Amino acid sequence: MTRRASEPVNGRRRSTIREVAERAGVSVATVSRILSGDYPASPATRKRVMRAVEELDYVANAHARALAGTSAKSIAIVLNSVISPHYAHVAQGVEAQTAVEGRLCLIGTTGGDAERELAMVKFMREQHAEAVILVGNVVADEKYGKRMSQYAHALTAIGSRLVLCGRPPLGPDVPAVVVEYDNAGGAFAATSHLLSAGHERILCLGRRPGHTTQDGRVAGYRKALAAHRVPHDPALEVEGTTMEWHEGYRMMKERLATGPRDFTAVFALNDLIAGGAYRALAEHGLRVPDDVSMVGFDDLQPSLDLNLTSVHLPHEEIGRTAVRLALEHEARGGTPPHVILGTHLVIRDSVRPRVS
Amino acid sequence: MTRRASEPVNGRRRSTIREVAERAGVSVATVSRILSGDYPASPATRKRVMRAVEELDYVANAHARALAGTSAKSIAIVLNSVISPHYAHVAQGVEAQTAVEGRLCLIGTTGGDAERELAMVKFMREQHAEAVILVGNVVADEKYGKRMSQYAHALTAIGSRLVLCGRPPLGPDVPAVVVEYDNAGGAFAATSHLLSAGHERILCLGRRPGHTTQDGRVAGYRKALAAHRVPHDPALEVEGTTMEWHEGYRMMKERLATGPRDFTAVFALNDLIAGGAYRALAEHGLRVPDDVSMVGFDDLQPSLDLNLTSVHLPHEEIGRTAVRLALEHEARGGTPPHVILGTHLVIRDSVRPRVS
DNA sequence: ATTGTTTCAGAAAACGGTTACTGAATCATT
DNA sequence: AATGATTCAGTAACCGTTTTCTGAAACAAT
Repeated sequence: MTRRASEPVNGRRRSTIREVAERAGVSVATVSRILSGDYPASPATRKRVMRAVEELDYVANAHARALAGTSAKSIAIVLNSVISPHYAHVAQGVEAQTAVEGRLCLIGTTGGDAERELAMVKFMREQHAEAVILVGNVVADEKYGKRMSQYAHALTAIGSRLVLCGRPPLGPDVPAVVVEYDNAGGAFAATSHLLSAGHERILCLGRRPGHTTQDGRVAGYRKALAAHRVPHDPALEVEGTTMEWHEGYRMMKERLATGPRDFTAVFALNDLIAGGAYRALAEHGLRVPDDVSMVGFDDLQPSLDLNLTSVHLPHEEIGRTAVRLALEHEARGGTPPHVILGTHLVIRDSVRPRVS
Repeated sequence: MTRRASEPVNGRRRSTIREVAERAGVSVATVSRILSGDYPASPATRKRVMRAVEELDYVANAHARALAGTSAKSIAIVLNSVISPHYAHVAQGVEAQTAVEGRLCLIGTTGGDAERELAMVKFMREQHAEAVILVGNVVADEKYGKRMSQYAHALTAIGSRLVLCGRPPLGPDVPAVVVEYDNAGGAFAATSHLLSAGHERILCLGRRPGHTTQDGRVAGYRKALAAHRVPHDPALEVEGTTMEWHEGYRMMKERLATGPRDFTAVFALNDLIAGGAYRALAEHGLRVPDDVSMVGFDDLQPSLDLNLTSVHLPHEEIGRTAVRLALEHEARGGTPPHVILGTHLVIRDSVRPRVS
């Protein structure tokens, strides 16, 4: 005996609008209209329909609804991982704004794998997402540019859009909305803060050439040095593979193991790195801020824990903005917007004037 | 002039299977079968179809697909907020396992609002989610139980299921899968660790009667005291409103302001609270672990930052398990499973033997 | 050469809604 | 009383797939 695949193993079948109509003694169309909102039905009919809906515990089939016509659409967000606090905050912003706009939020993670990213974008396209928001740091090489351009065109072709969140713009002919942080500006402020306190040998932790986020922050670091006429020593820029706690720990550990302590301050490219470096310093008997000054970037949990002066990024704001712009752009059309969100330094207690 | 609502403002229309069929010179059915996988089409036909798909950049309409027949279904996760690191890790686990099982992951947040939770469950029901995973701490009062029971039955009726993640079970007649942590066990271990180090006056930070998570942890704390025959002083249990950093800070701050320091160790009901308390202690010149010993709960970022001994929770594991059990249960039927995941203490450097 | 199997592909009926069009009452207007 | 306007509700076409049923070639076996 064969059973239709759609039938549940146990329990009743999902009730349809037809059954509601039958029970209420009206036509399917009437039920649909009454449930869709403002339809001038007679109170008696409306009541009968509502009762039938209650009794059958009816909920509309979103797929059928989407297929038939106007449907509450959805916004998709695709990110590397949701456990990174930074991404989590962005995701929160996206989710919140999505709810405000009356949409559903689909989420997918890629683990940084381009293959999975492609699959995700296709998946979201199948789901008719109104917009696909790609968030996060990335290697902006040629292949990347081509891939994004392809996404952008494919999505635009079907009336959806691509939103790049925390990624650099692609080019004038690629129809993608872009929302990013002023990484360089934040790094400039952070570094300037240390320079103003008299520090000149500032260790920069976590650079990773080719990665847009890190590149922007390092650029700000260098610009601040230049602005203060402090010589730039490339040896003070330490390279890291990821922006995680353990990398911060490793970088500082190695630095302290292999050479003299030739720096008086640390600029960590994010708070996680700062946290790891902090621990490594502590293990060498060096305290922040008494022995070493430190500034982080992100203003997330580690800043709170360590009382770290850090560059505040409007994480949730960027997520909300991404959704807002995507929807506005959808309505208005025209050239896709590109906004850069500002940052500001949050002063805590991890920087001391340099004793000379 | 009227325009169909489904047409995009700019750009072409999404191409349909019909167009692909036409371009390939075959029937719609053939295209569908070729794209669905293993259909014994002649190589020539297959190639023609694939080329048409490429040229039109065709992707199937997931809604139509879902409506028509077997479709890749989805798993929904509903949580308070995604910025809480704990929830984020659980969400990550859910997302990962969902991907492994070839499903889509829908995510929604409620902000702890029962109203929004209800709306979310309805929404997910409309979307035909295979399972709805509710995660997080909760007040387990009567109203709550009734609400959950209603969800469980509504979902079961349509062949879906309710999964409670980190929440207590409801009762034998409520068809819900339950996955939770051994909160009491973890708290017992944490408190025992402090007791073994000679601490007897252990401040317990963050209790909140009625909230299941906190209740479980406090129960473990008390049980450990009893097991070590240390008198239980209710005055050492400090009540908090949330489990966040600022609450931890506030609680410790008030404690230090209003009375003598009559404790030598702190058991924080989670790491965030530990972090806040840590800062408050520091502001009073008290260091961890030299002056005060401390143990946290969750083993998340603050533990890393502060080198805190903490109870490790298998955050991602619980998410993955939730998905796995939901799907298994769907296939097998029977009484819904209930599993309790174990915890273990991660020793770092925040506890010192008490000097007497 | 005829028949019985395969192999491949088309026609058409679902799936569960929405909505344009239509029509029957009811009501207001002359 | 006849007509026009307005309300409310039904009919049926359509959304884009999947899938069952069916049929025409092509091939193998007698």
